[in-house]
Amino acid sequence: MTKITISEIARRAGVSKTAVSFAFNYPERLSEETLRRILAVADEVGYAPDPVASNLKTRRTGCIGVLVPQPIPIMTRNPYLLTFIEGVGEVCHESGMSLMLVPPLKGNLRRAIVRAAVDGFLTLGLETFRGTMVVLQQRGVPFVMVDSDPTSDIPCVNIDDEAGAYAAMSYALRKGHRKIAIFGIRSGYHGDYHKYAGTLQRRITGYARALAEHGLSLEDPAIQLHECECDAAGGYGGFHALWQSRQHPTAIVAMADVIAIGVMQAARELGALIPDHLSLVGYDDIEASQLTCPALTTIRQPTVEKGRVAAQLLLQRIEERSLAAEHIVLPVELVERASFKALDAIR
Amino acid sequence: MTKITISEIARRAGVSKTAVSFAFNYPERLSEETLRRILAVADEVGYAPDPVASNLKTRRTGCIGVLVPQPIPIMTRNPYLLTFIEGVGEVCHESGMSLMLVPPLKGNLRRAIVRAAVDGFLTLGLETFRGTMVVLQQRGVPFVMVDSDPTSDIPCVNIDDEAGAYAAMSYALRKGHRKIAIFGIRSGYHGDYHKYAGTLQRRITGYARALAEHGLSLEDPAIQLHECECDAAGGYGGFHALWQSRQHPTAIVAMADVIAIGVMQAARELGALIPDHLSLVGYDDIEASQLTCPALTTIRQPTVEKGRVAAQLLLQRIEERSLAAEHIVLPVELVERASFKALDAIR
DNA sequence: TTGTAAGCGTTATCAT
DNA sequence: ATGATAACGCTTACAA
Repeated sequence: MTKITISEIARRAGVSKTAVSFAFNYPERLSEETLRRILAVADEVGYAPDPVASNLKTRRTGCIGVLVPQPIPIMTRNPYLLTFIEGVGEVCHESGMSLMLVPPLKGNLRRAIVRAAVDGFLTLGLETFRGTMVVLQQRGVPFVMVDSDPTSDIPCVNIDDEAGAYAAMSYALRKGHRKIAIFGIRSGYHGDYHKYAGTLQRRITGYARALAEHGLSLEDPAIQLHECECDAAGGYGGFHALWQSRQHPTAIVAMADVIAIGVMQAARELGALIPDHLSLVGYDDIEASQLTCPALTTIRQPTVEKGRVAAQLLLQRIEERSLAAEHIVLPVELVERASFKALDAIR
Repeated sequence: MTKITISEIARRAGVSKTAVSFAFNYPERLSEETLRRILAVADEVGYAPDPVASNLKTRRTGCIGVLVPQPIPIMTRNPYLLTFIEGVGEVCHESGMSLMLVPPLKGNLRRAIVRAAVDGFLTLGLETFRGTMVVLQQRGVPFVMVDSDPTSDIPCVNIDDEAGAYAAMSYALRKGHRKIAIFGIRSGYHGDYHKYAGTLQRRITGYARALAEHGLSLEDPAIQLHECECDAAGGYGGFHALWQSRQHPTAIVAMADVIAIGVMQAARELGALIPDHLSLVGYDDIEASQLTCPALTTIRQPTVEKGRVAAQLLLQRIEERSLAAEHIVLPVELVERASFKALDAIR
């Protein structure tokens, strides 16, 4: 059974290809009689225009790509991303677009970019100095960066990472803690934070600023930075490693709630009571953070809004309604819950 | 600036279009010298083959579509789906495919199906008697159904819904509960469970079977069925409504963990202590269910595996390695945690 | 209101 | 090893 095409429908209905095309795209241009006949034939044989051919001709796919830096099965382990996609999805829903997840193809993001049939990209945590930026420019479709370093010509949506990190660390210090472990997101630089860029860099800067205000620094032996995979297993493994060492911090500042949740699970197993033996503050405020015991103190970021804003910006570019390279920074906020206690409330 | 095409590269490199195409698709067929020159020119001007044109010619998109029955921003409110996608993502990752979320287009799933440029679909919770099935058949790409009623010619992946529901209800009854509320997933039939199909129907059957073994039925006034939206807000709102009425059940059997989590939040607000005043059992075993206080007793389904199996089946069909309409049923298992207590342990 | 015909940018067949 | 040329299935000026 060979594929039925527009020509076949035209032949059977005794009209031209144009008429058949009109029947699907501009039905009002056809006489009722003709329209009805064409649709009847199409319906009978189950014809619908081939979307790929249509995409080629119209130069539109009706799909936006979300460029995720990691394979899908890894990315899905951080619910933060699902929430981001919720925001993107709102805009897709309103504008009738669909959404494609574009992970690296055989470890290669570039191949994925050139092969993805989309009208534009949203990039997540892309490091701007990498070649990926260039590939995206060459690819010729608009894109909006999220969680990156803003550049002059590309729209960019961020949260105030530095302020959030400052708020978390400053809170820990004000509560009297001086032995603090930072559970960071794996960077690829093995803890060499001087090489950080983008989100990680801004957060480290925020931590450092808060520490400096208390006469401390990231180099201080009482302040430890542990990088871990950005999922619960990462925090879980990281805490196991930490607790085996001699150095027990009194507080942990995590760069992601999923990591903090992994820490909680490990802490429970190892008999470290939160918040009595150990205080914990996360970052993101994912839904699950309200559910943990104790509920997780964290830095809330407006994740849905971030997705919505980024998608709107992208859509404007796709529809050429705007070419402005806006740089948007969304606010964050400390949410006090039960996982963090003042040091002197314990001693 | 006009778009650069393969012809332009061919002209600049002084070769034919064929050679340029080979440079990207079969580099080994070209002499080193020619290959190098073509790639150099392409690199210089930032050319890469247009994916849509390539898709049209090869009749392949390298993308599989996940047909979600609801708009993306609604679907994302159930983490179960993210976990399912994790499984699908594993297969995508191995096979170099990407993944497209295909929600209804302007409320219309049919339009979404005919417009999506994908090599195949995974359908989620599709009701087989609906026209959607026919549209999918006509669309001409393979598809695999998940959480539906198996039909003779289409591969289908399910969990043992009936056994899971039976296990949950039977557990509640064995624990001595007789006033039980079922928090079901919104069906579109306003609680008229005789009209249920697919997953919902099988679950209701399981509940009914357990009830029957204890001389009860779904018609019994002590057994109430409440349908709610399948997210935390649904369970939250549903419990508020329930608790206002005179009829306070001693146990709640929920069809989804997200619903159960919403119930927990509402119960806390209304002073109904779980499990002392009220026992609760969910369905799915999402990650968050280990985190709640108390941890949620639930029916675990192998969600990641479900995604993986379904995607593998689809891939086999896409690559024409198999045409078998396999019907796979994955097992479920009761996970006892802290949210459920025997009635006499309380009284 | 409908038809003719020229692309869209590739890949694939068949030559040379 | 490379080139000419015909598809792939559709949309869209322009013409009638």
